[in-house]
Amino acid sequence: MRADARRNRELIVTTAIGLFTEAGPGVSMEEIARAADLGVGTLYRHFPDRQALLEAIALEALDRLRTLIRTAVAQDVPRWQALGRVVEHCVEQPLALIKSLSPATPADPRRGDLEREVNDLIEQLLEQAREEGTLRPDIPPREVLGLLNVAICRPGARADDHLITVILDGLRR
Amino acid sequence: MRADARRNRELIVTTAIGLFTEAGPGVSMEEIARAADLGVGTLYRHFPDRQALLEAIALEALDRLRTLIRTAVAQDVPRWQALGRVVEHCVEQPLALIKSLSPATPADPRRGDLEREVNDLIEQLLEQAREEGTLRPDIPPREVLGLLNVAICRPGARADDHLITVILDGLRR
Amino acid sequence: MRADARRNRELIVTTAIGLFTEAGPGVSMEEIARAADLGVGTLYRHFPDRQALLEAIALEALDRLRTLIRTAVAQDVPRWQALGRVVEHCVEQPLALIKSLSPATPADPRRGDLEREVNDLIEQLLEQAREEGTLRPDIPPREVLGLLNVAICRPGARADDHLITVILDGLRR
Amino acid sequence: MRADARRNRELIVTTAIGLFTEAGPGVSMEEIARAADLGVGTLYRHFPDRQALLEAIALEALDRLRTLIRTAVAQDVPRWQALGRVVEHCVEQPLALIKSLSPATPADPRRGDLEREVNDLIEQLLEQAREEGTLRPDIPPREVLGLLNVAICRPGARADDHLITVILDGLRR
DNA sequence: GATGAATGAGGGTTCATTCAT
DNA sequence: GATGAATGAACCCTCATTCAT
Repeated sequence: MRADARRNRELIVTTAIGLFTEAGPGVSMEEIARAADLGVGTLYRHFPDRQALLEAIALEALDRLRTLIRTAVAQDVPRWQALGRVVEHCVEQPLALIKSLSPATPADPRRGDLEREVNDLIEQLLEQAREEGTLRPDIPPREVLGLLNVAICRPGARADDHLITVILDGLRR
Repeated sequence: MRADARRNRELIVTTAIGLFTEAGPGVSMEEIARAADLGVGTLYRHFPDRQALLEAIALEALDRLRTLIRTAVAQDVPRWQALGRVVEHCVEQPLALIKSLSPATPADPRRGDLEREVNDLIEQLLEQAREEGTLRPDIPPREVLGLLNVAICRPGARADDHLITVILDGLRR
Repeated sequence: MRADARRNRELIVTTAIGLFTEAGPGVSMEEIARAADLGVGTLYRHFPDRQALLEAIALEALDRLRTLIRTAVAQDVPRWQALGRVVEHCVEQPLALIKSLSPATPADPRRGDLEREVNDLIEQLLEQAREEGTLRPDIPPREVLGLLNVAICRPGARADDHLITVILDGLRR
Repeated sequence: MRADARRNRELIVTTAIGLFTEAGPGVSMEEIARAADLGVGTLYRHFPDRQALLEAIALEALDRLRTLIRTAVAQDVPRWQALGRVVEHCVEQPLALIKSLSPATPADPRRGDLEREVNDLIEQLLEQAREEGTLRPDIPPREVLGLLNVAICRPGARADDHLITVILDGLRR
């Protein structure tokens, strides 16, 4: 792939993430193209249709998420603190997009893989936190994930958000 | 306003709430009209544009919410329990619509009034709960409202939801 | 169906037939709408998509064709003469459209029926002509149909066309 | 012109003829380029626009046609038989393209020349056939050409086609 | 000279909204 | 007052054509 093409591809994804974050999922392809200072045709050369662009955004977000969790899991700190860091970093990412934009059934197989991997990493962390005795045991890991998701993937979420404080406190044994 | 006109108006709002709840915010005016067994023209006679219908839905939801909170506030039970009941009842209402559909700036002045009234009622309840010593004091009432909002106004929320449990636990002193 | 709607529906079909006849199958929906002095939306209210309009045109053409053949078949004249009349009348119809526009597989079941009926009528006429001894017997009826089709359904066909004379002469015993 | 450039030019024309024959006139420039294993840019270097490519295809077809007729005319056989051979060979060529693709007004002057030359050759042959007494005299040569064109330039034409038999029989005195 | 990325006008289609019946 | 037909701006997408690499 040519250098300028790669640059444009990334420019499109970045621009699209920005617009979706600002203006919601109703943003048109035309607007994305204009914001990236490109023609619509260029968008469609990189992503055969709107769905494909959303898919790419989801992949990008999941990839960032994975890196983030891996780092946290690998740190030599109490698990509860590691969990806190994951959450903190998450809200700085445009993860809201994963939920709001991506379709239920991943067309790209890589997405399924990434989702599974991210889930596994998180569940591993949660399991460790439970063994450590800091996470309340009466809520299944899969649900904890959902809770954090809600806290994080919501317009206007910020790391010092009270909702996040409250949820973390509520999750503590 | 004639009796049948009022009936049609209510039919439209109810039908629209149903459709939006089932099928998300993308439902078209035509679909709403068809589901209510009316012509689009009739719909537009009652609501000059789509915005106005959404506004009406928000008003309806806020009105139900007000009734609900008033009842809870008036009951002779510990404040924490009253708060729990408000939350429980809320999730049984299609309140998700208030957030997802209504625009930031209320066009109808009655909506501003209702929102203020609902807020006041809730804050009053929260204040009492704090005095009672059951609500943690480090989070301002306005924010508590926001938290509950998130917990409640989210696709798939149910009264026995873990997120709600966790948030309520997290809010407890 | 309201009177004005029916009128518009017919106007659209007529206009479309005219444009397709003049300018070939590349005519856009926009152009058809403009030529009929209507908005595109109106086209799409009457015909859910381009295919449906083409289908309707094919139906219209087949219907005219059927009437025409029935009349000829019923006349008390030698079969060869009846056949000549069918051909003459055909070229005055926009039948070229049936071939050039309609898709291979008829979506509307009525179209299949009409096609079968028209074919049966023609084959009946051909059979009679053969018994009469005027039609050469070495070409199967189905093919005769094809031949006439080619002669008729071709841009610029006219009743006094030499191609038609030649084909009819060539078909004569 | 360099040898490889000439080769590419011919490759493009051949590929395009193949694709148009298989898939109709809707084939895109991109598809043609890909099928020829070239970039679109290369295609456009040889043909400034789509029209020019079609023109080149027409020229190619006319050229093949000329050779073919010349051979037939030069043969020492009855003129009627020579005519039959021309027709037979024609249907083995992708001549359908000449009609369906090429515009009414030839942009390239060479095309006008070729067309005139081909016409002259055919008319000469027809004139001889008429003198020989095998061709019916009541149809002007120019029209005979048209008739044969229709018979030949039609999707699915084959040498042993009944339409061709019928037309030849119809043309015989 | 070859390549394929970028461009943008144009095509099919939808849907909020207006207006004749 | 109810109805649903008409309207046209806006959306997604394609493809002939241009131009940077």
